Amino acid sequence: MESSWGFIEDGWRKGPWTADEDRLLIEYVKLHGEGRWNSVARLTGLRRNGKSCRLRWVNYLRPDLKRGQITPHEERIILELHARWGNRWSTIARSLPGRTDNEIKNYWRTHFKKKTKNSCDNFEKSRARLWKRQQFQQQQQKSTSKR
DNA sequence: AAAGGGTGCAACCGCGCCCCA
DNA sequence: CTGGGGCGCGGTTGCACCCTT
Repeated sequence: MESSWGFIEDGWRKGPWTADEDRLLIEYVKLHGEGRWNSVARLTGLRRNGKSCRLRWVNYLRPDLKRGQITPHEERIILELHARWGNRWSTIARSLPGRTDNEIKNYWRTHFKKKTKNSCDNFEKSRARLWKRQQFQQQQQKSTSKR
């Protein structure tokens, strides 16, 4: 019945994670490794679905996360890579050890999104069109080379 | 001091891809 | 070959915490 933030819906908990939930998830990964997220609930009793578990681990609990302020150096990389690839956050994240796609996405949106509203907006749109064309051509190449 | 507005981040959702029975 | 589960990605939301008025 109750579907409000932080409580149970369809048997799954949602909303912010508690310290106890974090402990259960960390314990699970220690024992079974990353992945197989849908078995977390079955094996630990944690009332979270697989998606929620994966997200929590990848974006928050992973021990190799850097945390804290984005450095000027990292910021430069983000700007460069975003100029090249657009919103391909996971691709950008691979060049920034210890940072997640979610973190980078949040950072860029809060710090640079508004600056593209005006003069850069048109540039942004044309870059997007170019990207789509490239994607299309790559798809063509893939499908022709497979046959 | 209290209300209103803005901001940042954690977490959600839908979509689409891949893999396997 | 195909239907469904598992997962990754990108966009979006909602809440807590500012800062202003």
